[in-house]
Amino acid sequence: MSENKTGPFQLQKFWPYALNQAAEVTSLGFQSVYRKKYGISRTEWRVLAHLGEFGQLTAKDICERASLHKTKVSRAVVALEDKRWLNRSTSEQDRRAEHLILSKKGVQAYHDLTKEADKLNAELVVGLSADELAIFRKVLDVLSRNAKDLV
Amino acid sequence: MSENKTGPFQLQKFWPYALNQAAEVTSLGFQSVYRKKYGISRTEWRVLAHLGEFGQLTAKDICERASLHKTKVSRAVVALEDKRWLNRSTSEQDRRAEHLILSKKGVQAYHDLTKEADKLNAELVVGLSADELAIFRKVLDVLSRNAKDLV
DNA sequence: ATGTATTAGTTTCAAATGTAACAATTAGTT
DNA sequence: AACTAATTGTTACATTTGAAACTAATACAT
Repeated sequence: MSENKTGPFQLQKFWPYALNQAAEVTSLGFQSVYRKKYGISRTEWRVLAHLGEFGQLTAKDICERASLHKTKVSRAVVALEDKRWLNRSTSEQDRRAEHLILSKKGVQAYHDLTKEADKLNAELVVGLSADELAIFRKVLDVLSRNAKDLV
Repeated sequence: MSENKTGPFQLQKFWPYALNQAAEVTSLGFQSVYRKKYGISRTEWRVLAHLGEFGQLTAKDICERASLHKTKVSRAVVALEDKRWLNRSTSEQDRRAEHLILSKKGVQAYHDLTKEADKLNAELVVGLSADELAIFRKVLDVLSRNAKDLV
């Protein structure tokens, strides 16, 4: 009896909160890297990372893949263009859309930052086994999937 | 040979990004609950949750426990006070500090929202075993700890 | 073909946020 | 005791953000 008692609510055991806290603290270190080295924002880093990884994309592609608001992407693209890190060209098939592609300078920054990211990533997982990380990844995906299904 | 190749950078395997994405999507559902039911912000919910769980706290306590900026907390406290959800009283020991404590209405909202939070939390973990969740929790803590040590 | 509805991306405006300056109080130094 | 430094919380200002309005182009309907 009394098996299904939930007990008092604990914020630390509320996954959205726990994930936000972990996301915040793990992001701080890398944030200071791209801010200090290149003076870019988190959104600009994410746009850079998507273009670096996937090549030519439209702003809409980036919005969908990164779950970023279109005004955020729009402004980040302007900022990266001002830095001469990317080039735009209106699509022939659909003249509303613009193809975005990194310039040589953009690719250089991408390579430099991803090198830092890999280093940080390695430091974060110190003390964790491959098995633990595999399960972690799986749980992360299931939580995300369940959350999406709820909406 | 070629054992330690990192391979090309993948944003999805960069933990800070993966955690941010998961945190964002898992927070959406609950966000719409406290917004629609009570018209409060995420920071107000967090302040409410801390006071509900730990009882009397100062603004500074909340800043530290929740890793929230002091201006955010200051404004959230004003908002919750306007709603008559909490009472302030200047500390006798240190007249700069204020003791914050939930009112009856505040406690009611806290109970209602934590009930919703428990429900959501249960829906998020559908399909996951207790073992998997235990490992997930451990990895989350190690990642956070490693991140803090890096700063 | 013409009119209506959608869509890609930008801009405007109001709200939210963080930095820095601030007032009030306490702690520490001499 | 008097002076300086540090701390709690608020406020002012500049930046960032997102919702909604907007432009230009495409898709769809009749």
